[in-house]
Amino acid sequence: MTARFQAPKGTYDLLPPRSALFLAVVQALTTRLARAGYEHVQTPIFEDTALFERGVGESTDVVQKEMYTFTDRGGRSLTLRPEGTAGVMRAVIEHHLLDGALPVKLWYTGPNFRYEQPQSGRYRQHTQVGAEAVGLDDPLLDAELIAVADAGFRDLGLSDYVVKLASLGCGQCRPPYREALTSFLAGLDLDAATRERARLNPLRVLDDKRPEVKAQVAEAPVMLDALCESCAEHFAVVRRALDSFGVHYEIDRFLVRGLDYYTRTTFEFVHNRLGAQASIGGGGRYDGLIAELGGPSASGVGFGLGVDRIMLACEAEGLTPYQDSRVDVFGVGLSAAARERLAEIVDHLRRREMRADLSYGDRGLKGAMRGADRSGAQYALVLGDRDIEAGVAQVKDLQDGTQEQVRIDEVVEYLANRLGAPPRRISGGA
RNA sequence: GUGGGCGUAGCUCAGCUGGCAGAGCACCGGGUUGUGGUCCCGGGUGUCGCGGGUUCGAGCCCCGUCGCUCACCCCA
Repeated sequence: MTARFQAPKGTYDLLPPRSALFLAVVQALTTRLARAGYEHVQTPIFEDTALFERGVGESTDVVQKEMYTFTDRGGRSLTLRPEGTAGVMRAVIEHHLLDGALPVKLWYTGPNFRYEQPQSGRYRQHTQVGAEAVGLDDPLLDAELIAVADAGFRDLGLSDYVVKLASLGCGQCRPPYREALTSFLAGLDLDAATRERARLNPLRVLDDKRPEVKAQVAEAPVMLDALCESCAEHFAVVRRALDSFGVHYEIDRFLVRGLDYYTRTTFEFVHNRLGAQASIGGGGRYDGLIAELGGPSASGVGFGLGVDRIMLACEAEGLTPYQDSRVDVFGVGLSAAARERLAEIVDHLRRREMRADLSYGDRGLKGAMRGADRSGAQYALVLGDRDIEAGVAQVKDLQDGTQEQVRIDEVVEYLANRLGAPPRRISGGA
């Protein structure tokens, strides 16, 4: 029984009942986004390789060594998207959305692909729920996105996480700061790989987790102390807004994001029980990205929330909103003829918006009843040849074991009344 | 890409110094030919990840390989 094939390295199959958690996570987050006026957008799962090289940044690890790039039969270099923002920005530019009402507020969800060494919470294919608010640099949008993600997490029942916040400055104040940081780093005792990183993006050295690096970097100059007046004001508004929303956050002087395009506000949601890959979401503002991709000079702010890690976070906090029952009514037929009749009744029940299933195949009464039990149904609908002859069905309440005889031509209405059609909704809630 | 740990039934795992592959749960059947869960009885469902090697004999030892896992790097 050894499987000849297995899921590719770094990927996994999402099976029931856990798959219900996936849907619950996506639904919780996207519901909050829709409520805040964000509309759904879908872009291709692969794009021109050059889009990601320009959009994500040549110096990033993602572009340098993690992209799934291939040449199609037409000789085009394409890449499975490693993140969501670049593709959405491409679509925004291509369809001139910035010529309309601003800001453009969009959300999206789907898989991203990165060729990484798998680890807890890190996969080669992972799903994100993302959102972008484009066309304005209003700091209230930054705060809105953080608040929306936070609210979505709370809706899921999550609480053991922190919101980290920082500002990376802009084209005015970042270059001089970067100079200062570079000269500071030059005076440290760092290994070759880290020196190279410092050359590509000195900010990222601040994020190093190794104690020997952390200690040396503790006294490094901090961007937040070097913000220009307009960036400082922008950041102050974000903070005031979050305060007024009641969103708790902590300022992280060394918060750095891995993608090159971030400016000004950056934020990250870090869960406390996830091990090394603890970031369940992150994002920030990008001022140069749209122009970099050939669009107008416009600002945007967005986030990516990691569905896989959010699921792990839910499980770490004991939140498993698995559906407890698949259906409300389960048909148990004692003969082939009875099963045919039941299939018809079940079809009617479904048309009346009841959740119904039946025992397929010749399993015998005991097996069929066991199927009814496992389905979690409230009622079993038992039908045998004797019943058909008498024009009745047996409706058994699987909770208390009581059973009633109901005329077949009245059984749909009977169950609709008992269940209160349309019946309870599939909430997926805990 | 680098380093540590681990691959035995559907799942969680035991298996001594190399000597007939096991347990619990799950699953299937029966006890009950028209009634589930609890209970009782019965059933092992297996390429011991894969490929070589050593040996009379390998789940166990050696080499390789694939995968999982944890950490670095990086990130959701």
